[in-house]
Amino acid sequence: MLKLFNTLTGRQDVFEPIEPKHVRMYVCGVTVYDYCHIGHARSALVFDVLRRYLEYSGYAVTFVKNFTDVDDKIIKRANEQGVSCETVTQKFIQAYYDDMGKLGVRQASVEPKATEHMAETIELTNTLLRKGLAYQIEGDVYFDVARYPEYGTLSKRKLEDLQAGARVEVDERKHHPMDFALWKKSKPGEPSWSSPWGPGRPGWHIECSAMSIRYLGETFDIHGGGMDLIFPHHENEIAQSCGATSQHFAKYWVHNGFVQINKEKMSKSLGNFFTIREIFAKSEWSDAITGEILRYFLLSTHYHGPLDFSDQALKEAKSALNGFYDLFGRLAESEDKTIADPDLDLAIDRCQAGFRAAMDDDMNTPAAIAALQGLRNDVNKLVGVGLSTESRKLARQVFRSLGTVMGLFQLERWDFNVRIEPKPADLVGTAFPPAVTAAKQMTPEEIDGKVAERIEAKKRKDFKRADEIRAELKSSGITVEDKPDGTSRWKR
RNA sequence: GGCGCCGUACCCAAGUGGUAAGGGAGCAGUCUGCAAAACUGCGAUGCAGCGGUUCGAACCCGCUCGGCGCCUCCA
Repeated sequence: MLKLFNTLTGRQDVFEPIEPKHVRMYVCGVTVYDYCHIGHARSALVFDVLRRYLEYSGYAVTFVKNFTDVDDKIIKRANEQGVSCETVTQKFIQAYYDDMGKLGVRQASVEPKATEHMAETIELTNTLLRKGLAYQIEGDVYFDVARYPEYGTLSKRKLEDLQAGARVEVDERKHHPMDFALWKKSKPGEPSWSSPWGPGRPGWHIECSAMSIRYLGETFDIHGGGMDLIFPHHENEIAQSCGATSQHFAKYWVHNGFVQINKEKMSKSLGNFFTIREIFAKSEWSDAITGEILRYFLLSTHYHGPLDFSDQALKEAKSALNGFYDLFGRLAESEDKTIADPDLDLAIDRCQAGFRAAMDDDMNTPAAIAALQGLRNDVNKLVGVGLSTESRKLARQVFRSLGTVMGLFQLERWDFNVRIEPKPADLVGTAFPPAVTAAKQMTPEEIDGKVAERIEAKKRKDFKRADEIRAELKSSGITVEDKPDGTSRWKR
């Protein structure tokens, strides 16, 4: 029984979808005017995992995630670079897919763009005008917050409080300082669509109402996004949507916490952000491994709390994953002992129960990871006692299937995918300080040759030569492990 | 001024009334030609501080200290 912290009610609520076995969820995507940073990665990943867990739990999930592709910042960026808004948005939508793809974030069922839903946006605005919840001034249309008594329910704010703290210059024409634009008259050179109020473009909040209603209906299950969207974005979405439809909007509101640098929010203005592509470029590991490290790191803290990004945190995630992949390597070897096979079933049951309980508890990924660590420990012990080849495959399969929910443990081999090509000099030694310079990296074939040579040396009892080879490999970042049967395995 | 979050071992991090998960790092041991991995053991008499409620509190209440976020575009 899944429980989710619901911002709307301020507590954990038992999740019950409106339609049995079908979940409809909407998540606010990104405004495509720049590259995504780790904070965007966290948000995308949190809802990717929620979606995966709902599917794992047997629900069909209709997942809608939008692109905001008309916005002041996009216009500004386009003007700075002397290109069209489409050029900007296309570039960063592609970059989004590249980056999120490397992170293993699955695409949503529908990924609508604001610019492709003008008809719905205009219709919704019209409805709000007709119902007297909005007013028109010189080609602009504003939502009239004073006419919507429930305003502030989500963010637990009162209009009076907001007024007292308002720091922005207030447009004198507005009825109330908190009234927000549904439709903005376009200035010359700006993107523009014809409307009953003249040429213009939608306000920021209305697109999400229009697109969520379009694809999920007037009432749906889950609406998600970063904490910073609670006010004003989501508050305004509720006002517009409920105002227009007179129906409930989203039932559960889920918000993820921020990624921080040294306890401060990662943000453009502070200049303390890392883009996703920057992390991948600086990593000494292959994209597949780097992606898994980032996922492990981002999921090692509960989604609701803050998460501090650092080199050390990434290293710890890497070390923790090494333990799993070391075990997977042992499991890949054949054996016909069956002594511990019955115990394996017990260990698997325990892990699955723990995993499910953790995820049901407001998607507690750190506790879910702890359950997987528990199974790692159990299986390591059982392998020592003796597991059949079939049981070894089963154990690996359990890690793979539970790992699917979090996007972990899907790689065949952890160590064969190390990046060989050299990195640009200015990228070395930052996010992932390389243990070995690119020049000293060896190919798997070269390593296999060295390992074979060392085994020959060992057979001759030439331990001096064997140790030399081991040291040589070590300097290239290769660790050789001798097995009891005289053969060896290696890893990076 | 209003609203809200956080403070758990060297580091990261679960736990929100029943006597401190897990990971990383470290130390010791078993195993090993040596290593690595794995396993075993050690490690917070205490959960920012001070009071209070309770048979019992990291968890509830109050106050204090410290850090942060939102109220303006922001995942």
